[in-house]
Amino acid sequence: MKAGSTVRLPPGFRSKFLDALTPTEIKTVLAAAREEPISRRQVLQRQGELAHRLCLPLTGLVAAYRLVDEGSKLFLRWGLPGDLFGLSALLAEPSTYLVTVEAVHQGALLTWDLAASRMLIGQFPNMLRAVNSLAASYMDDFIDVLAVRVSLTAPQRLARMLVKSARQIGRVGDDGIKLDLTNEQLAFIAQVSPFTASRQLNQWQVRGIVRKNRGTILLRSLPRLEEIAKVGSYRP
Amino acid sequence: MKAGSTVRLPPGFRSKFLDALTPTEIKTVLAAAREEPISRRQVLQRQGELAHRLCLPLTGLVAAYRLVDEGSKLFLRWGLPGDLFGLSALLAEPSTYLVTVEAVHQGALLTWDLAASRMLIGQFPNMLRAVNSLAASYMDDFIDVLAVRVSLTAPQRLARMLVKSARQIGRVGDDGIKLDLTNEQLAFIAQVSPFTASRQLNQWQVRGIVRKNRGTILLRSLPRLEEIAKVGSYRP
DNA sequence: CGCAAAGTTGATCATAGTCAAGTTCTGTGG
DNA sequence: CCACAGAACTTGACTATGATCAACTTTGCG
Repeated sequence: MKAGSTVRLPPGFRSKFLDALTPTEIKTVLAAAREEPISRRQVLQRQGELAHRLCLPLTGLVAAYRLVDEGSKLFLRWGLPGDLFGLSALLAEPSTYLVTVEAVHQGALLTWDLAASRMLIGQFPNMLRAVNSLAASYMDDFIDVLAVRVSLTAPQRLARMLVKSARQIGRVGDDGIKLDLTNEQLAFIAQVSPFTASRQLNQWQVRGIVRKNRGTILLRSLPRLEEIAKVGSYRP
Repeated sequence: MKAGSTVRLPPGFRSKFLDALTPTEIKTVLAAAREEPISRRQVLQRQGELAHRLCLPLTGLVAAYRLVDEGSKLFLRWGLPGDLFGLSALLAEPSTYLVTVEAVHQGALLTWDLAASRMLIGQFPNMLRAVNSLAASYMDDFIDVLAVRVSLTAPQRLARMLVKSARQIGRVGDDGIKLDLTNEQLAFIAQVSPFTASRQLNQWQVRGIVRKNRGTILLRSLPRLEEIAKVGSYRP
């Protein structure tokens, strides 16, 4: 697709970013965008790379993480459709991406290159305000990830990420909320070893709180998970 | 002191924030500031409180941390003279402080209330750019705190914080770099128990890397600490 | 001199990571 | 339709780390 072509927003699409703009602004902003497909595991921006574009996923799921000492990945947050990222591209001086963003599922993406995003940000003070507010909420999120990691036990982190992911990427079924996550992915986002994740999920399955299938987790009782995530350690 | 009175910047004062402004802008910005003293342990902003002012320490030392589950504090970064904080006050919608900031040493502070900071930010696009760039570097810092906490051992974190603090608050002496930190404070910023900090410092003292006095730590060999902070775990 | 803050030391313990050696699942090609 | 490769997951044994607690000593200040 090329800039200027009509961008069709997917049905049910909501974006905190676009919501902060007026209809006229939205029209201009969308007109300046370029749409492109994203495939699974595709890296959309790499931490440390020169920030060269602003991105807005339309469909699919991406993950933002930081690489630590060549190898291990540190999950920071999901990027859902409507979540603007690559904000570093909007800074005055050329700067680098703070985190790596990688597609977890395939989907589609709107992008604005440096010229376009600079132009828009200069033209619409509204957009600048929206972006600053977004940046603040991301910062809050990141600090929270740290707080969670430091102050919660492994089972609590798992429960918490299940609850959080349920809200973000859960599909409501008749017998609970279904998450398309492998043990390994859950372990990754909860900052736990895959073995710990496996053991804990089994225990919860025995207790009837979740049900497991290869690649998916069915949450049968959100309240009980929320309870575990909140207070004192889990009791075996 | 009241707004409009002449603000005297302390000798040797440097500020990334002010450096990004033109002399004329600096003049206007300083004229709109209010100066006030800060005493030890004074809380300058509280996480969750409605952001009502922007702050710039002139002298002294402050610490930014987050409170987790009523009680424990999670250190995020030092605030040195020249470090602007309370950026939440600049957001378009009323919003709350993301972190708590508390004075570690006494000193003095410039503040701008909501009206003043809104006025300045509207008047000087330059200031907005500077603030965004600051926000980005804070965000980077915070993510880094997380990465460090997750991927380094306790002795590595201690070594790292000693090195980092040396650069920020160290006083160069003839026999090394002196830090005014109690064991407890070091433990706090390195996210380690005071006992672990004590034990580790003793070990390093025996090895001649540091020397301890009540309330101060003398770093005798920065390179060796940097080495410890970097690669594999410590060897006893 | 006395008292509180700062620091020490040893014993103990819970957490959760690591590793090895499995089992189960699922999609693919013969 | 079945076999099979490889991914996903399990399970148990082991272990390092570092927190916690209690009891103690040292330091510096008024």
